[in-house]
Amino acid sequence: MATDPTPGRGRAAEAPLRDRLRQRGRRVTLQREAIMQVLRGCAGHIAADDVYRRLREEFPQINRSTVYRTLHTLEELGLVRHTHDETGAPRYHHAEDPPHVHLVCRGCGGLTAVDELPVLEQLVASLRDRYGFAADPTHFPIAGTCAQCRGRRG
Amino acid sequence: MATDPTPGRGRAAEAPLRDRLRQRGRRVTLQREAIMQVLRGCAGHIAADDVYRRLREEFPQINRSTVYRTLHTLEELGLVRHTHDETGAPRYHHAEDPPHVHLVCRGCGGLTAVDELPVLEQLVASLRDRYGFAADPTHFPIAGTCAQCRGRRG
DNA sequence: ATTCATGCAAATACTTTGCATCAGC
DNA sequence: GCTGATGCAAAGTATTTGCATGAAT
Repeated sequence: MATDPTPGRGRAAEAPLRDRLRQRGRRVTLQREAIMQVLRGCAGHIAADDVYRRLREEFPQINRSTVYRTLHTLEELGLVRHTHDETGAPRYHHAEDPPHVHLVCRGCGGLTAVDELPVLEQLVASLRDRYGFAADPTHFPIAGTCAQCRGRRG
Repeated sequence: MATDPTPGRGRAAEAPLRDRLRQRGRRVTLQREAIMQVLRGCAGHIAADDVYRRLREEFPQINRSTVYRTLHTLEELGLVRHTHDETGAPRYHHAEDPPHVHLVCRGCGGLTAVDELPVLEQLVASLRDRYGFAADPTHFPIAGTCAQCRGRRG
């Protein structure tokens, strides 16, 4: 497939994939590169199956199971991570995307990305102190009700 | 099915179900009562399918889709709630179970229930102030790494 | 009697797996 | 050439839906 440079994230970003794969004795394949490219090219989070569907457009012979397997592999190598959407379904993203938590409204389904929240640091610190637990609050969204939906009924 | 009184939560707990159903013009059925009984009888959280499997033992003719449908109905009526487990899969519980957050370790899968955490209140307050967002931090677990697993490899 | 709830069966969505072939090293 | 990765097909898991029958009101 064509190695189309992604605007916004340079071509240099491709080296870590190859390096990391080789480091661990895994092979560099077109499919793996293409999958990373999709994740690099999409700002937010994406479902495994959507990675497949997106890829299929310019790479019709790619197989769904390859995409699922590869996402696992890339996650294992620390190049990809996943969080969960409001239904709890997995959503993949590039490991280097800046961390942020999602506020998801149960009323309207609206999503707010929050990238700075001092109290969250305190929460993490508190969990470390009390339970020795190193929390990653970005892995799951925070459910609740947004201002608008609250206004409507309570 | 036999209305077996559940030790630990009295028979009085059954009235709200019937009342609430009637309030909303929904019908009181054995299945609905049995499903509530399962949720009342299980301390923690339970998967929809496990509610079905548990129920089937003493109520063999009950149907899986009835259980799924009924859980949705009961949730709509505010008698049941669901959270998510570490894989993001839904887990049901009685609405009156005392609220708590789960810390779930990615290393060992271990689960810690935390029912008092002042910083969490602050987080909720902060989200309300800044975003007008009424957070329910009990709906999703907090992912991370527990003390033991951190000890093992950083 | 009316109409909602149930049981049944089939369908859906998402994801995983076994196996033969293919390709990176 | 060796071994891991891929494509394919099939299976698996969790959940939902359409429809006729049955039960609650």
